[in-house]
Amino acid sequence: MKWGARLNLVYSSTARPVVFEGRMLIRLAENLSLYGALTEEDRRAVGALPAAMRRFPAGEDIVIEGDAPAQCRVLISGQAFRHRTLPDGRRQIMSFHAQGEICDIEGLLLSMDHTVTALSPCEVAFVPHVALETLLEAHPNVMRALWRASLIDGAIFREWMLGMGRRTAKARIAHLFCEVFTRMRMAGLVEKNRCRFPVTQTHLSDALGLSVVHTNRVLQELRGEGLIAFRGGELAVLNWAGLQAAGEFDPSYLHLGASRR
Amino acid sequence: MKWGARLNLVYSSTARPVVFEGRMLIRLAENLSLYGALTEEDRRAVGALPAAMRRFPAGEDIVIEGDAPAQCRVLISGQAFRHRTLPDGRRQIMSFHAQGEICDIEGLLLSMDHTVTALSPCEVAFVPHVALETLLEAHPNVMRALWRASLIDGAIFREWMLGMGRRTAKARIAHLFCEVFTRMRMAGLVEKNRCRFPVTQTHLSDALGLSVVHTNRVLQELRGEGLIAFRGGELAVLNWAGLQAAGEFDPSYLHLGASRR
DNA sequence: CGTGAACTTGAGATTTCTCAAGCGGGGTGG
DNA sequence: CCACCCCGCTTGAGAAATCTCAAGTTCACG
Repeated sequence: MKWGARLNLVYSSTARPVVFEGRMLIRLAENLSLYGALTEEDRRAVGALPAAMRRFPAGEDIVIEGDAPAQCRVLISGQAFRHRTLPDGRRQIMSFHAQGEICDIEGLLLSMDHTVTALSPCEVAFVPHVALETLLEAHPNVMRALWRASLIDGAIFREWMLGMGRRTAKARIAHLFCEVFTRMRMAGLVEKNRCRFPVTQTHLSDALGLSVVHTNRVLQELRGEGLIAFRGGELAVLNWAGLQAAGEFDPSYLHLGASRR
Repeated sequence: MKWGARLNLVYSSTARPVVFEGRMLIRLAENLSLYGALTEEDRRAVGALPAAMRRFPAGEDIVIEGDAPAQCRVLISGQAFRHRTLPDGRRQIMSFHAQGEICDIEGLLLSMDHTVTALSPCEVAFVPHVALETLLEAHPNVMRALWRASLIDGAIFREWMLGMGRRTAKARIAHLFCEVFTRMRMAGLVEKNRCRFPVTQTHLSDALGLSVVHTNRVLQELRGEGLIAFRGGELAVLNWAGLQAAGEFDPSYLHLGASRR
């Protein structure tokens, strides 16, 4: 009740947070385990963090540029993306996120310099910063995992920079599909050769720095070459080797292996 | 002697590390203070980290993609840049760094996915990871400052992404100059309206995702409009308001204000 | 059955690139 | 001390990638 009431006040008059017993945050603990070794006790503590839940329909903003949030938002289900949109409408999408990820961890130490928006309907757990702070002090492994996750985010940004600066439209699109597919697989969200990726071609073009028209034509090429199928918010990889080659994709920048220490 | 000998072995047969008494690392402590509140004791501990020093001539690599370093490299003097270069020569520069910064902090938790190269002759202090790790455990403020610095790095990458995806060549160049100038001023490296920025036009184009030819022409425009002078490795801002407007530069993404907590 | 969002297609306009060549200054070997 | 050379800068001109504008199509949904 305590956190729920607080969130209700702080966040929005329309928010109807529901306190629940931390079951959901197991997802966060599992996700963090991918980034650094956690003890059973670390995971238990993460799972037991106080949290209030809120649903966001697709297209709704979860955090807005300029906010100085007092909670971390953990994606329990659904997908979201970060972006910055300039006054005249130009938009750059910076990253895509799936369940288990904290979509505004920067907000713990910085004010938000970008907006996070729901791509599909999302369940989001709000974890008060104070509670997280307390946990981090007692559980340095968790802090280290979060830091490492931030560093990997940075590595992904660098890879996107390389793409936008030095790769053709076709390679960029193929590369993005490879990345999304790989990360979704890591998160256990790939079935057979397909995964949910509910973006429009406009989203794609804004993520890649292209116009919609050009994105559309290149997409047709990729389909025509039998590399992918992409319809109805679902991505199917029909020829992984070919797609990887087209995108010059080398997953090492994702640092999927175990933590260095 | 201990660290010196170790570094000598680990690093390179041509390295001639010299142990010195931590005076230099004051620079690091000062730099970290920009990212998070440190106590006098925190700063003292950072300044007292064991370190071996090595000089790198301009153009020499300081850490190489694929390395799994056992030390952090702190830039004591000089400037460096991170980049990734593809087999066929395409290169993307990811960031520029000045004195006081750790140029391979990722290396503490990840293997290097990019190379760091000296832009001008550099003095680099090598701090063993084990020593830093020990310090971080005892000084959570320092860990928090480093984490926050990583997050700000990420914010800068996002801003570059926005530029490469959605800004014209002219705005991109102007924006980069604004950013460099602002960060150099924060580091106390601006005199009057000028600062050292020893990059060639090739460096600029690789940082911005442009061809050298086009970079050259746009640079002439900026000069022609009286916004900047850029020669001999030195950048002079002649019309800050104009440059800022041309680059759509808003420094909030640099998070120069105090830490949120 | 009407509507709007997302997707497609066509075609001309721009930005930016590539290739090619000339210039200029600093550094090096003779 | 001079000549030469290399790197970085500059310029010209045609080529390519990508963009913008404009309109038509499809499909899910009310």
